[in-house]
Amino acid sequence: MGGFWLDDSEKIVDWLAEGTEEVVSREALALKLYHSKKDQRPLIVKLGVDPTAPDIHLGHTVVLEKLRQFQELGHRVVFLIGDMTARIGDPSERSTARTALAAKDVATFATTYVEQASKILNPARLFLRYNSEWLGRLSFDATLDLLSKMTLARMLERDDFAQRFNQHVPIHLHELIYPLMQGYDSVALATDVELGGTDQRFNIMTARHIQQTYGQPPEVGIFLPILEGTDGVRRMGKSLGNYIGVNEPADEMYGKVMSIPDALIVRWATLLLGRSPDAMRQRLQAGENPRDMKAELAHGLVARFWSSEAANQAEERFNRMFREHEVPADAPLLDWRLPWRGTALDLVADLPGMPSRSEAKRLLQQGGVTLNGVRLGLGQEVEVPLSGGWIKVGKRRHYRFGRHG
RNA sequence: GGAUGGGUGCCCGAGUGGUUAAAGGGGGCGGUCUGUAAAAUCGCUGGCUAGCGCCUACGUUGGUUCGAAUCCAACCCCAUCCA
Repeated sequence: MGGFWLDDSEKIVDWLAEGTEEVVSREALALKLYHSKKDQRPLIVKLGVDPTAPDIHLGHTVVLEKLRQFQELGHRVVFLIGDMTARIGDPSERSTARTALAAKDVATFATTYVEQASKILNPARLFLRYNSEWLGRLSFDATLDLLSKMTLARMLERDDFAQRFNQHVPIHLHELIYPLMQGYDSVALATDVELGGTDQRFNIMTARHIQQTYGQPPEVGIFLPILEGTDGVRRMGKSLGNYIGVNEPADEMYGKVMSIPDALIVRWATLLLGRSPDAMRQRLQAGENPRDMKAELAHGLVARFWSSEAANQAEERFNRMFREHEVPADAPLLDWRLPWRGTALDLVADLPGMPSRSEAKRLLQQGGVTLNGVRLGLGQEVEVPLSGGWIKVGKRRHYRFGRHG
C-alpha cells in the first residue's frame, strides 16, 4: 500500500477525516483526490438538504464545516435540495392531501438556507440543484428499472425500517423508495463524495450501490457525528424543540447554550468549536467550575456565528439577568398607554405571546409574575404608572413599559 | 376478499353508560433550591369566566339513552394472520 499515498494526499485525507465518525473509504477518497488534482477536475461533493426545515441549527453546522474544507480545497460543493423527496412527507397524517411544495416555497427555502449556510460556507462557490430536475422527469420505465436495483430484504436491513416493521408501525411503499431516490440523485450528479450524519449511513451506502449498478464509481461516504440537542439526550432537531438556530439572536443563542446539561460541554466544544476533548476533561477534573466552561462555550459560539462584540454583550446581559437577577436593558418595550390600570389578569393576558387567558391565570396563580419586583396575585388591581416599569413572566420573559424613544 | 385486535389530550397509555376535561408516565410550564444547568421537591398543563359555572374534546358521520370516550350502525384508517 506504500505507494498508494501520493504526494500530500495522506495529509489531506487526514485533515478531511478529522472529526468524522467514518469515511468509506479513505483509500477511495485519496484516489479521487489524486485524480482530481491530476485532471484538474474538482470533485463533486454532495449534501442532501430537506427543504421542509428552513432553519439551520448547530447540528447542521458540523456537516457544513466539513463541506467548507472541501470548498477550501477547490472542490465543487453541491446542495441537493430534495424538493421531490420532500413530498414523501409524514405518512402518518393520512387524509390530509400531501400537497407538493409550491415552486415558490422551495425557492424561498433555498434562499434562506443558503443565506444561513453562508455563516459557514462561501456562498459564491455553492451550487444548488433540485432533485425534481431529474426525478420529476423519470419515466415509469426508468422508475421500474431503478426499483429493480434493490430487494425488500436489503431495504429491511435499514434499522429504522426493521424496527418499524417489527413493532408493527406502518411503512408505506413510497417511504421504502426514499433511499433509492436519494441514490439516483447521486447518479444524476455523478457525485464523488457525499456527506451526512451517521443516520444517513444506509442512504449513502445505498447510493453507492445504485451508482455502481448505473456504471458509475461509488461515491465516498463521509459520516459525521450527530449533535445532541439542548436537552442533552436526543439529537438536535427542530421538531424536538431542542435546537439552536445559527440565525438566532446572540442573546438567545447564548442563553440556550447556557441551558445545556453540564455533561454536554465537552462534546459540544469538540464538535462545534474544534476544542480538544482531553484538554477540556482535564480542566473539569482539575475542579474548574463547569459553569465557567459553559460560558466560554456559549461565548465562543456566539462569536463564531455573530461576532465577538455580540458575544461580549450577550454574556454581559446574561450575567445581569441570571446572576444578578436584573432586567435586561433590551427587554421588549411595550408601548401601552400609561398609566395603565386594571387587574393583574388583564395585564398578563395582554402581554405579547400569551396563548390564552387561562394560561395567564395559571402563571399568576403559581406566582410566576412580578411587576417591578413585586409578585402579582390573580385578582389584584395593579397600576403601571406613567414612569413605566418592568414585568417578569416566568424565568426568562421580561418586558418593559414606557414610552418609545 | 376473510378472521382478529386497534384508532383517546403535545406524545405514550388507562378507561367499557353518569362520580371523566378523562388515571398513570413522558414532555412542557411555574414555585423553591442552585452555578445558568442537572438532581431534588411542590404545583400547573383545552377554552371562556373575578367566581358559581358554561362551552368544546376521546378516527368520521348518524343513532339509542334522561345521560355516551364508553352501547348500536355505516364509513375511513392502522396492525396481525389467512388468501
